[in-house]
Amino acid sequence: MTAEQAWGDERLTTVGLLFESTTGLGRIFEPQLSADSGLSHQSFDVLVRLARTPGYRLRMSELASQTSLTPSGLTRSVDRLEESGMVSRESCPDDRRGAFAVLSERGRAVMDEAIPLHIAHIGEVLNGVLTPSEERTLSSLLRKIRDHVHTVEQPGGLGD
Amino acid sequence: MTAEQAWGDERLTTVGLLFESTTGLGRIFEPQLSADSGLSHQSFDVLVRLARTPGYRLRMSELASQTSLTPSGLTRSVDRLEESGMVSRESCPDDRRGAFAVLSERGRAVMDEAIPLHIAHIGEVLNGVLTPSEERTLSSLLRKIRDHVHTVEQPGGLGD
DNA sequence: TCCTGATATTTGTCTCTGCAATATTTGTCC
DNA sequence: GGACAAATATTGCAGAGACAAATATCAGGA
Repeated sequence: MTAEQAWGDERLTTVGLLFESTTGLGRIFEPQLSADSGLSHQSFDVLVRLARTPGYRLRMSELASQTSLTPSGLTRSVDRLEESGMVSRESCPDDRRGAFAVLSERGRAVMDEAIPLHIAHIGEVLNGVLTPSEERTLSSLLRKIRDHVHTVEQPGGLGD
Repeated sequence: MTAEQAWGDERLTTVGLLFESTTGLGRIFEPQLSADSGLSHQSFDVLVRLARTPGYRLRMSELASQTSLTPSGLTRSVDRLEESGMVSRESCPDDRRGAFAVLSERGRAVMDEAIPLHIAHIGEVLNGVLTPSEERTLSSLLRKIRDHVHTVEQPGGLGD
C-alpha cells in the first residue's frame, strides 16, 4: 500500500511537471510570437495545421480535433482569423453542412515568416536544456501519451 | 540550412506534442476530478500545494508562482475556494502587505479523499502506456525543462 | 416520398484568466 | 524623519474558450 502510494505520487508529480512545463513554455512563447507575427499561440497552432495541409484547407471539425479546441472554440478562432484576413471559409460542395477553413494568400505570407521565427525562438529557449538524444526520447514518449490520449478521447479506434 | 530546418521542425513537433498531450490529459482528468470531488483541475492544483505544505499555508505570491497562475488569477481562484469553505485567508504578521492562503479543516478533508481518487484515475488512464522506466525518464526530462523554464521566467537565479 | 436520428457548425451565455491600474506597506537613501 | 522606489495583493476590464441549445443538412428505413 505504501509502495503503491509512493508510485502513484510519482505519477502525480510527473503529470504536474507536464502541466508546469507546458504552461511555462506557453508563457515564454506567447509574447515573442505576438511580437514577431501578431499571433496568439492558439492562432498559430490553427494556422500551422492549415499551412501544412496540401491545398491549405481543412474541414472545421478536422481542424477542431487537431487543435484540441472544441467545435465552438474553433468557430470563434476562425472568426478572428477571418476578420484579420488570414483565413476564409469555403462551403463544402459534397456536404452542405460542412465548411472548409482555407488559409488565404495573406495567411500564407504571414506563416512563411512566422514559422521560421518561431522555430528560431524555440531553439533559443530550448538550446542546451536537453541533448539531441534526449529530445528524441522526449518526443517519442510524448507521442505515446498523445496517441493514447486520442484513443481514450475518441473511442473511434477499431479494436482497442 | 536544410538540416537545421528539419531539426527545428522536429522541435516544433515536440513542443506541439507537449501541448497536445497536456491539453488532452487535462480534458480527461477534468470531468473525473469534477465528478469525484467537485473540483476543477486548477483548484485541485492550488489545494494540492497547500495540502503538501507543513502548516497548510502559503503566501499568495508563493502559491501563484507554484501554480502557474498570475497573481490576479490566484486571487480569483482563492476567492472561489474561500467561498466554498476550503481555504481561508490569514494576514501575515511579519508583512502587512502579505496574506496567507490556509487550507481549512474542510479543505483538508476534501483533499484527503480527492488525492487518492485522482491518483487512481491517473493510474487508470496511464497504465500500460509507458513502462515504469519510461515514466521515470519522462519525469526527469520534464523536470529539466520545467526548471529551465522557471529560470527563464524568473531571472532571480543566482549564477546562471 | 416522408419521417427519424445522426452529423457539422454556429450562437447564447457563463466562467476563468491575464493585463493594467490601484491601494497599501516596506525598505532605503539622503 | 521624509521621500521615493519596490513589493504584495486586489480590482476593473476585456478576451478566449467550454457547454448547451439551436440550425441546417444528411442518411436510412417504412
